[in-house]
Amino acid sequence: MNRREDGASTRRALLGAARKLFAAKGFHDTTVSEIVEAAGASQAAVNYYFGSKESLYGEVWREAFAEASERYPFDGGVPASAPPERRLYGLIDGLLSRLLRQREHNESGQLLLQELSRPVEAIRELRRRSTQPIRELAHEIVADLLGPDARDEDVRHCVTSVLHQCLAIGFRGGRKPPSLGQGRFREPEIQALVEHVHTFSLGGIGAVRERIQAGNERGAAPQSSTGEQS
Amino acid sequence: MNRREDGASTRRALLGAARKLFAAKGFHDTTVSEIVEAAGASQAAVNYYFGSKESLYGEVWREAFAEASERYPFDGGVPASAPPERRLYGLIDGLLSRLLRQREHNESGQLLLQELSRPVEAIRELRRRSTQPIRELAHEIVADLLGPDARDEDVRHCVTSVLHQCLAIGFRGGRKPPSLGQGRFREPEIQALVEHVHTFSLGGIGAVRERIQAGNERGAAPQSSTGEQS
DNA sequence: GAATATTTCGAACTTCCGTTCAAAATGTTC
DNA sequence: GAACATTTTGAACGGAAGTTCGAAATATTC
Repeated sequence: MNRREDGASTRRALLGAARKLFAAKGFHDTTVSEIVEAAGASQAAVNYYFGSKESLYGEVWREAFAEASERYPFDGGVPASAPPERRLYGLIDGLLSRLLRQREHNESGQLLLQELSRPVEAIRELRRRSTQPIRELAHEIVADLLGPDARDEDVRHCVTSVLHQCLAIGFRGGRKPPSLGQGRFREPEIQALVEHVHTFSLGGIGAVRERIQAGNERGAAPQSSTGEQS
Repeated sequence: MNRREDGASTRRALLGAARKLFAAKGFHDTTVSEIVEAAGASQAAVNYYFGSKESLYGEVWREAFAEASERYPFDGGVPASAPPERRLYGLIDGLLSRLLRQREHNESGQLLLQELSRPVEAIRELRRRSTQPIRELAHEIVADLLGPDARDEDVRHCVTSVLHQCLAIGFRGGRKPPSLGQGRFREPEIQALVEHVHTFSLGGIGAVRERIQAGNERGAAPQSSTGEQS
């Protein structure tokens, strides 16, 4: 019972099915059989159109990331001329939106989390190129907030602190096989989370900046201090 | 060439080899063949002594976690009577030490990170019981720092922010196949990281507390504010 | 030291998965 | 509509991994 749908229509079906499955279960836990079944194609279809499962995965990533970057730009729509506090808000909002908002089909967030927990060697470069801009933007904003006296190490630490708060929340919210019941976050919850991460991060960065300035005034760097500057 | 070493000595060899391999490569990427080869036993040894690869994994986890909990207690050695700022330092120090310090053989940190990125269903309960105390302690300390007006949601958000800063750093530091070259963190670096997370978290929690109090004074909860209270 | 229990071994078994391949079905061109 | 190109299929291949099993080797007990 060969149907010969049209031309590249099976290709699209494969891409769509793979996208959903890869996002929900990750590259390794998704089998070619599942993909072709969901796409209504035969076992050999993936290799015919994409050469290998890995190439298909790369194609899926590229497509999903490109679409999501239009809908949820990294800067959250905040112009570079805005004050750094607002830009930080935009960054967090953009990232959390991408990770948490799943209306229509935005799989790039799930794919990102999957890659984070189990990177697929074959798309290393692709992943690097896709995620680099986020880190760079974060670096820029944080450096701005920390002031000129901050060492690069301080900036990097703060960037990690900010970004991984978002990623951690993404992990809690999903990345598991769908229909888990307790499911995703609702809209007001997402709002609250963005507010939280923003407040927390701003406070954290502020504290680091104060510590830097305090250290500078004392001249030498203090050894180890468990004391606080509340 | 059967050797019949002694009695339970092969069992110990298997446990030791499995521990190193599971910690370095995770449950799924470690094969039974690798384990028995490293332990100098035959293919059937794992099933003979532990019934299955999964049971062995559970045994490894139990052992590693118990040992590490003595060396790196969750409270970092800080008594419950200490001020919350110090207790927070102890929590962060204890967790980061467990994750980053790999002298002697402390594999529980690596195992924890592995579980975080790819949980093994078979030890769900065990994992839950092992990690619960950390979360509870963090909850206690953060609630103390936030003051009596904080909602449970605020506390949980802050706990996530604190703990995942530590876990994120752990991820950066390792969990990959060994001999990656750029390797682990050195001692002074670890010190700096503990300081950073402590400062950042204290600042973040402080900011959240201020927001809560500001909200209370205004009576009603504000809708969405991108403004800052620097 | 014979009888019994425990440990060890190697090979085979089972299952799963990605890929390959020749043939069949379906378009396309002239 | 014949020749050619493209798409689709089903079955098989090849490899990997966890487990099983009977037999062999080694202790233990009396």
